Amino acid sequence: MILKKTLTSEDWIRASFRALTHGGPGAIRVEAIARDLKVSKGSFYWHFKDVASLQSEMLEHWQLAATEAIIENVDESGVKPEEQLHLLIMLATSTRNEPYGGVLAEAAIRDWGRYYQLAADTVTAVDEKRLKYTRDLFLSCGHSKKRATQNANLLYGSLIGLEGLAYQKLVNLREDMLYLLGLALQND
Amino acid sequence: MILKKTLTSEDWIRASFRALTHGGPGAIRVEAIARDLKVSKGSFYWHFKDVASLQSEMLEHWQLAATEAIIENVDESGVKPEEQLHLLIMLATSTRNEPYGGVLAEAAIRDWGRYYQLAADTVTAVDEKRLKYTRDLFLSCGHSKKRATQNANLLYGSLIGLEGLAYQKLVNLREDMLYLLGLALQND
DNA sequence: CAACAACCATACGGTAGCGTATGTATGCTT
DNA sequence: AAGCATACATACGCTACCGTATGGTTGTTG
Repeated sequence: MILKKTLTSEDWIRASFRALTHGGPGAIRVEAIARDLKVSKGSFYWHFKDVASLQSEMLEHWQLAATEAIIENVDESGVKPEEQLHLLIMLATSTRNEPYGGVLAEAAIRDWGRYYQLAADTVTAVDEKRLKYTRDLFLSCGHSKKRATQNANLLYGSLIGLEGLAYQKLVNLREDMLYLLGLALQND
Repeated sequence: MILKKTLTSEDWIRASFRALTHGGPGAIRVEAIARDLKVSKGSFYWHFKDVASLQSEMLEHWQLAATEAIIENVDESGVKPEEQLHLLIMLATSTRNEPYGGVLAEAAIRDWGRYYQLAADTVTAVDEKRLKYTRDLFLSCGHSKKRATQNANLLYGSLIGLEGLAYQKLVNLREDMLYLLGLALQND
């Protein structure tokens, strides 16, 4: 299927994610994306009611992909929790080709949440799920509730912050994350 | 001076930072900010050549304020490096009233850097300076070059990431940062 | 093959912003 | 008091976007 005759709403959503990651939330504009897709905006208003509905569909799709992605792989690895944490970091620090733009889209959506409530709610839901999952892994390592929470917060918070610094070539993401895991797993 | 007759370019810059933190980079619009300042855009084009020059002046002002701010206080504390790191965290995690909007403006500018090269360069310059400063503190604690670098990266990266999570009320910023400092300062 | 639905193009009115041009008021200077 | 610079107001043309209305094209189905 080299030549697709008609577009799907999925095509529009993917193109919108490209726009988002390249130009920020302000780049989600119907006519600009239509030019990118080489169609007219008549197509857009066939598949969507308006821009707001496109945005909400984007967030819905991302929320699903963002929570399913890594957690499944780790769950079914069948190794002990310390190894699962290691695997989690290896997966999270790999430059993967995710459906909606990977780590770049994630950062863009996180930014988006600062000025758009629906994006903020979506990001918070995703963060809560990931934090809880990570915390449970530390609990499985025998850590106390308090320490498991702190370790999970640290691991996830560091990942977010270091991803940005790594994008600027200021740090080595995986190296620093693995170093942190070593610190967190020390039983002093 | 309750009633100021005329505005300065500084007034415009401060108002532009308010717009940036509230509505993102896309909210830096002459006519909107003019309404906020209760003047016409004739005033703007008197003080600035165009929007691009306003943006570059904003970044210039922020870069200065962002590097001077905390480092000075820590340098002149006259305590040992471990205490300086502790002080650094206490200052960085205090909800301070900084000139151009504090931690909110910082996040907004960091986002801005993803879609605007000049902002990206500014953020990188600031990050490099802060990372180097923190690394030197760990070196003063007797850490090796490699470990000092990793600790500094971790501390700063975590700060950035956790600030966002703390804004969503998902973590306790200061508690988690101090916990990390404890881990980093352990001599295993 | 006629009718209908899916999909898209085109054309329109309306809004919001940028930058410029020019007018105007208020001080300061001599 | 006249003149001049400062600091802003107003009005204009231009562009880009949103959403709608309407028409055209293609494929599918009875």
